[in-house]
Amino acid sequence: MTIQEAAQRSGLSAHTLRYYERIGLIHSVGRDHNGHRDYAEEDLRWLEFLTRLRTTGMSIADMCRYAELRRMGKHTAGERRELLKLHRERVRSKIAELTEDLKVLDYKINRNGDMA
Amino acid sequence: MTIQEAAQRSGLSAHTLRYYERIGLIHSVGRDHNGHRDYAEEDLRWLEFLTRLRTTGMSIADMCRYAELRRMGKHTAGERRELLKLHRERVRSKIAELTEDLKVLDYKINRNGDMA
DNA sequence: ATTTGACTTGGAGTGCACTCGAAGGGCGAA
DNA sequence: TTCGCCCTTCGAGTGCACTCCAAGTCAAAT
Repeated sequence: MTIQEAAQRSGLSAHTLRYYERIGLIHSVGRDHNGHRDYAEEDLRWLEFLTRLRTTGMSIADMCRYAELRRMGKHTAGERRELLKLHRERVRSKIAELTEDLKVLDYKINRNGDMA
Repeated sequence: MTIQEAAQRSGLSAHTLRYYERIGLIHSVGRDHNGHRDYAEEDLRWLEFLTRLRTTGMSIADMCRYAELRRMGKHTAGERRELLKLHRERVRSKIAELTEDLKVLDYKINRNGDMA
């Protein structure tokens, strides 16, 4: 699949796809006969996972670390799981924080007097 | 209260406090006899609210818009409430998204085989 | 044969939200 | 009175995550 199709399906721009590859987030995307990127379904799944990490606030640097471990093979699975667990805690905290903020927002909205 | 105390209590740096004032997010902080900023309790409450908007992902530009409306007086209360309602929807969506992402993370973590 | 259009690379540019530096003023303690 | 420290303003610098540009290649369409 071409970079445009991959962009379409992943929701990332072609620019971003090339950028991710350049910094090592995506490894070894195949090339066709004239050197154009040729994305496989597996690349799409990886991209989808990366996107999930991004939307949950993981930094590009941490994602690179994760990608590097993944490239190193399955003996790093434990370490990767630990990273994910750590990240999960951050996501849980963020949800808790947002939920709290939502309450304050509700209060502000429902109060009719002068709003701060 | 001095800028350092305000920084301490708001959790923002003195640099950021000056920056927020410069771009109009904070209006008219009092000055003492030698021109130093002198924060009032009300400023602290406003800062706390601003921080809540930031942590929930509101852009500085949108916060400036809100601050501007606030300065214009209480006839803008309706408009401000509308902005807040809109923002509340964004926060709700973000919570929903994160909750979904959390499920995927849980799945990835609990699955023992090779992790993508 | 030429044009069109999508692709390649490397490097430069952008926008956001800070963050810091330089130059200078005021004031209390040694 | 000199030191040290915290403050002021203005403008420049930083880090992150893209985002875009220039120059060139290649293949299909006209």
